[in-house]
Amino acid sequence: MKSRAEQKEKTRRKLIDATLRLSAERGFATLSLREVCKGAGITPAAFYRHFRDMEELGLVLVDEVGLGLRELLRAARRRFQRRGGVARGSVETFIKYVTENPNLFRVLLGERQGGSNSFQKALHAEINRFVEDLTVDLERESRKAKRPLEEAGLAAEAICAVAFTVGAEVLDLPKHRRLDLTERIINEVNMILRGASLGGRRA
Amino acid sequence: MKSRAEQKEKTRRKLIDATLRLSAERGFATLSLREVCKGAGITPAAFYRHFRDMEELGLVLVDEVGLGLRELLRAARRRFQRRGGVARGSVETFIKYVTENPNLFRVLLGERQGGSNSFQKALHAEINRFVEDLTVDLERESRKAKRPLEEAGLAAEAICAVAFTVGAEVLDLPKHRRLDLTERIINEVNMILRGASLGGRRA
DNA sequence: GTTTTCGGTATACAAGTGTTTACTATAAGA
DNA sequence: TCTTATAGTAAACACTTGTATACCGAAAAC
Repeated sequence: MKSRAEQKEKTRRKLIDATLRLSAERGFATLSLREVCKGAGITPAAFYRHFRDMEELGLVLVDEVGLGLRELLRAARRRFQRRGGVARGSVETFIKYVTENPNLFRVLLGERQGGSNSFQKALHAEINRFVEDLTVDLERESRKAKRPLEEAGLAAEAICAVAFTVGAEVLDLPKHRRLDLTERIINEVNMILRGASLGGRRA
Repeated sequence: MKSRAEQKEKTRRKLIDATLRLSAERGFATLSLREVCKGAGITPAAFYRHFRDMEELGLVLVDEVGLGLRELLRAARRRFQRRGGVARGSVETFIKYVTENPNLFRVLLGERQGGSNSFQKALHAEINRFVEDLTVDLERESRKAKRPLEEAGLAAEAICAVAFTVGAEVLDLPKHRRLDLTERIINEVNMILRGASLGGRRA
């Protein structure tokens, strides 16, 4: 019940969870190593048994949030694809995930700025993966439906921008207003899809 | 030449500029009061002659960036409105401003997260003002052109999301790739405008 | 010309920071 | 069973943090 590796993994998770919890309030960038340790109920020195520094912890966080959400969205799009409402299904899944993992999501959105440190580079890469996923899906579906989507990449980029930007607001909203926001995003996504579906005058 | 008020304003600007400069690298949230003072070449205690704390300084920064950019964009839209390319003119102006005031812009984008502190509230309000401005413009133009825009508000929100999200990338790009990015944003904005211009099946 | 006001410095403080070192308890390996 | 490896603690380090106090010099007010 307390195999060594098992126990280590447990306190590793305590560190990650504490970071998630704390970074929800003040943002990951402002967290101190000691603060996280206190939140996890651990001595500062023990931190180094798990991570080299806060930056390394940050990278793990990015992976965590990225993997989960991306897989979820893929599944959502597959499920809804052949029932018309690609947008509705994906957006609803997205919002659900965001509201269920607010802390994880805050990290993902929080510090995407400045090309400097590796944390932000990882974040950027993660977000780009969403765009690529969506691009592939949009191209596939548009071919199948014989409703050609011009510039699927542009559409995907725009859709992700809207989802992440407007979607972030859901975190600070009382529950009863979340549905409205979801509908708004769905409409905006559909708007982009319409705009993309008939080819613009300038390629 | 050194009237008191005059001199005070001068060091006030030194503080603001130092903050802008420093926050470009690591983000405003991680800046310490002392650090800013060192950057401005003054004593920590002198800081309090100008601002109560870093938060108050932050609010001033938000105002600064918001005012400048908003006015600029208004002018740009007025200028280009009756020449077809609303999108092109506005986006180009926007990108130009961003590349000319990278630090200011980084602050504007950097810490828009978490509804908690007043800094972020101010930032959010500032961005909303962009959306409102654009909404009004879109409605006016669509009425004039007899090409009704349905849900101008949604379109404006989506356009701002795209501009701010994708536009942020320009900061970390070498000069020769900036034009590409600008074109990409223009296309995406036009995409949204097309999607908005013919009324969707679901209102 | 004298006094007042005030933007600035110098200094001190308690508290928090990242990191290192020596040590302990106990699971894993022989 | 004895030894080794290791996840954890405790304590110390040099340093930075925000803030308060006393003070200085010169512009402003009288």
